[in-house]
Amino acid sequence: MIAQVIVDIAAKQTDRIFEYHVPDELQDVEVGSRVFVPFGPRKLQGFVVGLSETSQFQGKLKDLLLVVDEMPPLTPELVQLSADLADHVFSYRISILKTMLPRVMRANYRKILTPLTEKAKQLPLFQGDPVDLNKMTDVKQIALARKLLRHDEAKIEYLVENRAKKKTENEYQLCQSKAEYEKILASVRPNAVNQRHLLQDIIQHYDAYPKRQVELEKEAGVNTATLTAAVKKKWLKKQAVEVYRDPLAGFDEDQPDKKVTLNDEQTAALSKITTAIEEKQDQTFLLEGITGSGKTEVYLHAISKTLAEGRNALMLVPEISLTPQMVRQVKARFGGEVAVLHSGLSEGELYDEWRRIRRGEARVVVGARSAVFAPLDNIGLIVIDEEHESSYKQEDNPRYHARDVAIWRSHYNHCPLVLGSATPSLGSRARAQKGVYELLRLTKRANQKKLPEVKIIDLKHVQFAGGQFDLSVELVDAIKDRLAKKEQVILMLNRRGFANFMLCRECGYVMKCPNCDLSLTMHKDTGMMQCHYCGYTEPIPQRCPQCQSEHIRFLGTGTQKVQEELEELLPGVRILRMDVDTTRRKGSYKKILDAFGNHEADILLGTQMIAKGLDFPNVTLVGVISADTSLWVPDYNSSERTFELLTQVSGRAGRAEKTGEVLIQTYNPDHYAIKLAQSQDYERFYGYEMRVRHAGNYPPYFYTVLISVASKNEQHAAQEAFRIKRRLTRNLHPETIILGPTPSAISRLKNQYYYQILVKYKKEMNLNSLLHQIQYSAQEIKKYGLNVYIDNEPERII
DNA sequence: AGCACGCCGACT
DNA sequence: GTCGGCGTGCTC
Repeated sequence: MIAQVIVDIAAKQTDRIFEYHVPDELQDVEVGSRVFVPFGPRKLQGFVVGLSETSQFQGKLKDLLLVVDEMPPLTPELVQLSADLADHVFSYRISILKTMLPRVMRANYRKILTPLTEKAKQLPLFQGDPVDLNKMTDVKQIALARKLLRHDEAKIEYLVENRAKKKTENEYQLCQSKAEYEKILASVRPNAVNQRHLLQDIIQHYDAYPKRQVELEKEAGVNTATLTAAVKKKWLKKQAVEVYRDPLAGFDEDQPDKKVTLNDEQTAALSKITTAIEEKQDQTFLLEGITGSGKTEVYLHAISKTLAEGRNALMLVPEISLTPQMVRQVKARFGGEVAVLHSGLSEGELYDEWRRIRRGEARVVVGARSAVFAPLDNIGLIVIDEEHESSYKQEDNPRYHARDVAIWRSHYNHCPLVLGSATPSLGSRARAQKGVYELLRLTKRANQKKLPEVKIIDLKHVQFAGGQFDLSVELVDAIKDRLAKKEQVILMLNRRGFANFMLCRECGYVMKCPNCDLSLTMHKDTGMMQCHYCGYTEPIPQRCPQCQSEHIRFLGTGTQKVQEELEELLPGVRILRMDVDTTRRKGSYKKILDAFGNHEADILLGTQMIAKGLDFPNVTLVGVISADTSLWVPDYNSSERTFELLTQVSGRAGRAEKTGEVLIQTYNPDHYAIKLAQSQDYERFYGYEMRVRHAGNYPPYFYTVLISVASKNEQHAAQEAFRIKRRLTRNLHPETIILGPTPSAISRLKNQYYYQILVKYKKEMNLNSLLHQIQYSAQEIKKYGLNVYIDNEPERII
């Protein structure tokens, strides 16, 4: 038998099948198996994507070295998906395969240098032991290693290592009859307390064995030493058993599932979805429901139906909504059949949840973007909640969109896909208009609550509170009012740090990042100026670095500064700040939200991460400090982003009995995105924005591909971009629009200059193969420090 | 990707 | 000679 293997090298030349002979002892290899193979002088990890009987390479074939896992990590579905997706997103197949699996399943490679001669062994380099050449950094040592190799005084050994480790616990088995243990107990000396305890436990709970070490420690009160001794005396037999790391162990308090009856709109939507589940139709539904219309309840009912049909369900949510609140809700309904996949899990926990799914022990999978690759079999329903979220698109390679993958899997599994949102992406809404998706609308709030009242504050004609120009008197008064009523407030400012940039009033100098074309943000708490792209920091200057003047100012307001202003204006106010800076540590996110939920603070002040999914009944006021930050981002979809964000954050107000109020501060009160967010009228926004997109020849009227060229040398990047542009122009349809090359909005990032070309097209037969050719050429110019990135349907073009 | 191989100029 | 640097081609 011959195995067709994709090897673990992400390069165009190796992005194809390599064949290996399957030796007799590895006949259990399957399509989807993870294997170790020899490759040139090296050993690599690879994935089996096919099996055959013959090969053109017969005679030259090497043997597989090892089949790593007892169960192939990839299902045939995922193997096939990897090929289609690699083609679609212009990525290597191995890159796709690797993103499908938990990180721990990526191999470790080692290159071990072993001394052969006595003379070599004495060298200080070795200190008696072989060394890992990959870990060697010293130039002289590397030179020495090369010399030894040339003279056959040392040899290199290549190793592949599997990092995925199963967690085991010790289990103790009995190996004698009850009567014999009684005999033993009688013979043990009376002061051997621990041994007696153990034997008493064995006799009393004879049938409860085998027992885990933790159980024995708790129930019999014995320690490791006693157990080891017992094993030695052949009273017990020890063995390691596999256990799953349980990420939900922290909160498995029994939450009763609230039974909810659906209203007529929900029932109508659900019945369409259930029909598709029953009839195994690969139909995509767009569930457009205003905030509070009970979309989640529709999902949960549909999932129940899927399970009742004997099939499994996959549900994607944005990373940020994977709060314990939400996970608990799903767990309450479906219990132990739920597996959760998200970035908050440790590598080990993720691996265990993933294996539960692969083995068919979980039937409902809830997770963020990458969970769309869950190795779930027999899928009967896929749900994508908040489908407009840009986090469903991966921003680095492979640049896939979870929605596209979900559509692929829905076709493969013959099952419906439900896209849900209060503010669907324009593309999805347009597809529903054309009948590609089926539109299901929920227009009533399930809890009969009124939508919060939204008010716009025009910052051009307003009095500011305090000495700064950030907080209007109206907003501050509204906050005071809530504080007096012991209610809570959420404030959003989409900019972290203290001040946006440092400006010298003498010479006009602005402090910039040495690696990026960006001003440095002042962080008062750490005393540093920081680049928000590359992380570069330096101390806050006292004088202008250029002219030494002391007249320097820090302008542009971030969350830290607003916090300080509020504390000055409202003495004694308790503020929790939530942004990347305060949530970096694991668990801090949950901690802040729990504290706010327990009313340990009056105001939750944060960046856009507070806009989504939070549900605090005591919050009656939401304030947007500046709606303009996202509006003037020079991107074609900035209006859509702003509308979404304002609508989402408005939904945080008045979620329970109390009515909510939303105050939006802006310098652009007449902009349609802001006005329509005020009336929370998605349908009108959709109509208006579609006309804007039509006029500008933008999606969803056109398909788009973004090609970026990056180099340390600006000239080189520009020249290569123009070369690619010529190639595109020569080969594409005259109606296709090719924009650029232009330097990207932030022209330099991490010392790389970026030039980009945007291709907008309606129909283009040659584009796919042309882009693959461009990608191929990109491999050749890589050695000159040029990188070319291709992004199919980019979410951001700046 | 990263390794061997081969060719070339430089140098103890 | 011998060493290191770099371009080229190959990996089942």
